[in-house]
Amino acid sequence: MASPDTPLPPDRPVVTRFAPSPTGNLHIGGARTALYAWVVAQQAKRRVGPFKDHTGGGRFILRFEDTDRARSSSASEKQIAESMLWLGLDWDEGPAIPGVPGHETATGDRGPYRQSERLPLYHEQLDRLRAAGHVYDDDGAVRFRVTQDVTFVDAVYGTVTVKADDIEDFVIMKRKAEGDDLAYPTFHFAVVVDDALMEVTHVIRGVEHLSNTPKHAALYDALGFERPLWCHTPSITNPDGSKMSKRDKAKAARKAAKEKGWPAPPITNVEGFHERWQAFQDKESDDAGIASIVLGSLGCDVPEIDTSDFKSTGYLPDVLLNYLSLLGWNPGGDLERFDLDHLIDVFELSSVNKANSKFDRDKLIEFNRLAIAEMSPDQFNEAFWSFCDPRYGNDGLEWSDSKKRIFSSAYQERARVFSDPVKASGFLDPPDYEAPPSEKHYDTKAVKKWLLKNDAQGLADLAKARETLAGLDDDFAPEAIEAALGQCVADHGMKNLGSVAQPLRVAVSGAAVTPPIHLTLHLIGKAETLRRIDACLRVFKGEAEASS
RNA sequence: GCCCCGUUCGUCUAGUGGCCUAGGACGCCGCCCUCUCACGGCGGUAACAGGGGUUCAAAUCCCCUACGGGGUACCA
Repeated sequence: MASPDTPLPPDRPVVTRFAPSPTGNLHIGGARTALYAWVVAQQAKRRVGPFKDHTGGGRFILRFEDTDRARSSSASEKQIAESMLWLGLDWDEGPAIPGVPGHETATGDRGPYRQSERLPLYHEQLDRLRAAGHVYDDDGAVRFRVTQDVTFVDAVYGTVTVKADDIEDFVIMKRKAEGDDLAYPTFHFAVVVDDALMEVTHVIRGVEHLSNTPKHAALYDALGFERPLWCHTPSITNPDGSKMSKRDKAKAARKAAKEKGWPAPPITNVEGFHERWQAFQDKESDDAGIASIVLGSLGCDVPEIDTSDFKSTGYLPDVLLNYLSLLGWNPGGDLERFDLDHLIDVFELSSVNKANSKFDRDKLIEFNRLAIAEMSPDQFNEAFWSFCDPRYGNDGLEWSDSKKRIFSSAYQERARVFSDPVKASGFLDPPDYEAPPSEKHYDTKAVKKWLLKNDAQGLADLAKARETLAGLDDDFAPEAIEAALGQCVADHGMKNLGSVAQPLRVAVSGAAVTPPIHLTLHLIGKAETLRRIDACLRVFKGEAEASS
């Protein structure tokens, strides 16, 4: 599989790692990097892929780069871990993460797996560099002296050479802060020491690190460690080429709120909401949490940026991974939709593209739609309702299993993501009986076309359909509704099923779009259906007379 | 500014000197099907950033320009 010019990793058991800094959720770009690193480890385990004859092993490490003490948090560590597990990217070695099942205690003996817990190791290596004359003190910090041009090989970008003059003497140890026993390393020093000591063979990370890699290579050499195979992956951007960042949520929320004239804030029990909302309005913060609440209350979509955003929109993790794997890479043939097993069989780092790619949500959505369509009715029913469960709180939704089943069968082929049916089925919610129905509850165009046109033919047909439905059993079985309506159409010499289905849709949902009419009516229930038809007849009766 | 990296349909990409009148996927457009929406079926639109070389032959190799991304932090 490997092309002849595929650079080889060090000749020892394959070890890859994902090393995020715990300063937020798992960004979708990070998820792809994690995927590639995970896949390479799986390839070694199964002895498939480009390095299969080279080395065995196959360990995937999760490590937290928390040398930025101010911005790192354990809450973020937990979110990242949970997102990775949701995607199915489990790790062989990693730190103890309280509250994350299966990882409450540390696993692996290359730890600790948090940089903040590895300080003595960095100092040990620093002493070696100092003894060899590679570093010097500068204003309390320690700098590494760059003396030679650096050439290194990248699995994706090939051979890169940088002149010594173009690399400054960079800081490897920060000035010791008040209250710390030991000074902290900078990222450059920490990654090198960690990767070397953890015997990492493939350093897979985003291109933003490519320009820093000469520094790392120089450090490896000075420390006398064998260099790993570097694999830098291109960035994933918004369709306009901008970075996908949490700020996109704030932007979307401000835009939506502005268009609606900054409506009163939604009622929530979120802690400190009012202060945060105020700061958000004043553009003093880009609080992603507030942005999501605002967008939700305005009925707008939250731009998905973090892995958890894709989860809450209702994407399937395997589809997300499949799509992500295709951003900057593809297996060569015409096959685009495949599972993780196939990815592991055919993935090749050296055929990853060098150019950034734009995130095409339409294609992801289509892949997800297809995957949903291919599920068995049972699978979809199960998956859809477990997606919904958390949203109904402890009480759950008071629907019978059979009603849930009919709902999911009505929406499976209409769902692109799990949140689609939730949004599309709002009309099922009980109406506000305190406020009498009026014209504003109905879509004007639909009313005109399906009820009032041709001397209110629709209203007349609706009245006939009502009679038919009133004669059915209380359980309002879909099959019975379908048969009765078909009979009604035949008996009255109507054009086709649409003659009653469309007026019924408008009457029970206010608009002209719902799942097949027999399923729709069943879900609403007999009593409620008749009640809505009567209300509709009442509201538009006057207009019908006026126009005739 | 300096350094590194990149540039094929709107988007993701195939392509490693002749198989390219450039293939696939998503989107978009049209027609058919149809109780609405969606699905499905059929058809269509659309790209090698620009300019110089090298070669019998270039999307593929070299140079320049333009544009884009990244680095240049005691952030990662």
